[in-house]
Amino acid sequence: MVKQQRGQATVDQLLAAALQVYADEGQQGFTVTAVVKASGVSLGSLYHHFGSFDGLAVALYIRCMERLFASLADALERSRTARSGLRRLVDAYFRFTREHRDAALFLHGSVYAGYIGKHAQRIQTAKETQTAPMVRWLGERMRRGEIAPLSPAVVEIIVMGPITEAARRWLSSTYTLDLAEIQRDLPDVIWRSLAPDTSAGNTSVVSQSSGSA
Amino acid sequence: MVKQQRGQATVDQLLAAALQVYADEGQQGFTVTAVVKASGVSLGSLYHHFGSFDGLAVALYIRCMERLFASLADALERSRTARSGLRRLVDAYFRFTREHRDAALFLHGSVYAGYIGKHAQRIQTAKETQTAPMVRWLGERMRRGEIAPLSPAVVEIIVMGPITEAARRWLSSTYTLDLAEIQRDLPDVIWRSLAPDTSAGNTSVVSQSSGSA
DNA sequence: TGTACATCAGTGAACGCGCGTTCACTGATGTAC
DNA sequence: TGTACATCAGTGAACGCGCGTTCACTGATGTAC
Repeated sequence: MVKQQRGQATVDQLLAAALQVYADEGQQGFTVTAVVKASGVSLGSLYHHFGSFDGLAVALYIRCMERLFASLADALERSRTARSGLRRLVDAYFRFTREHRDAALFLHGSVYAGYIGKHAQRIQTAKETQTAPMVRWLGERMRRGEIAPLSPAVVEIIVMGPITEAARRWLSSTYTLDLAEIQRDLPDVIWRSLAPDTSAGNTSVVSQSSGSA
Repeated sequence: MVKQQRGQATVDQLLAAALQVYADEGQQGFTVTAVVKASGVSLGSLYHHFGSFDGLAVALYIRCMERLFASLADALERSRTARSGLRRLVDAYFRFTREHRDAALFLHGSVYAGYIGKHAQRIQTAKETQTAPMVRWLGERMRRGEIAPLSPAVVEIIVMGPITEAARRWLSSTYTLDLAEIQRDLPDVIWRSLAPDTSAGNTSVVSQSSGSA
């Protein structure tokens, strides 16, 4: 006897309730008591499956991260050129933010939370596995000269920085941000930073086609 | 009798201790008990000055924000052109992050904390006051055509996004980020997004001088 | 096919601890005359 | 210059509440023979 499927259902109920509680009550309302009450599952059952409340939080974080990265990776895989990949990446990130507001909020809000710091190793490993396809995708385009010769760290920051900043502002509701406008304009603006320099005689293998969506 | 100066000293002691506790113990170790113990000030005194623990947290947040924005605004005021302003802004932000790591951590970590949400109005007002000079500075350069005709929201996101993303990664210690390299390269890369299009006959009032640092 | 058994899943009362807050009080500081 | 008084500043014991966790237990599910 290894596992029972009703266990998975309980786990799902708990994680869904946890996300709900976090969205409704915020960081300081995110407690075992509240999650148990919202889930309808018993306290003992929570501890049976997650060992601790931190354990539940980490599991939820990883699950949300998986879903986000899955849709981002998918967006890239569907794209041939670096430029269209960027456009699709931005679209995918904002679509996720809109359609899974709770998950996006939890991801952004957890960055400096205790449970993340304590299980940093586990999370880091999961993150690397999930971002591997994206790193590979990007590496190929850089090698082909579709992107200006920048360090990978700079590329990551210049791409993800504006995207996450926009999402954060949209989520925080302190700002009133027109996300649709940002979504429309951002890819081209970011692209100006990434595009290889075409003014010099340095066009190498660039611009095979303008196959952007 | 209006106020006593020894009160200010107590307030300073409490805020300094609070920042220390947050840096040392993290978000979940940030409690009244810990702050009182670290400060050497009595519990009653804390409540006399701040009314509540949330009150202390908000005061600390605003104080950190003031200091950050003061050095950013100063960086801009010293710069004539948009391009040199960007360079100095990046330098100032990273210098603050390095020299006031605790304050930077607290600012980044507080974004989704309860005390921010509850006092959003107060904080928003403080923020607007403090960023006003920067907004004005930027507005002038945009009017002069030193910056591509983008919406202010997009400019903010394209500038602050990469900067805060880099700072966040450097602070989180999950990443091993070469901040010096980023600091060196980022301004020019961001500038590629902001620079007005010089290839067309649309050079208007641009490039009065190349007075970058 | 039936029965015994091991393991997984789920329950809820009970625990101690430390959280944020209150309060009655003493001491210090400046003001009024 | 001295004294009475109002207000500010500081103290620490005490409070209730809800936090995360434990535990002894019952029930469900699959496995072995």
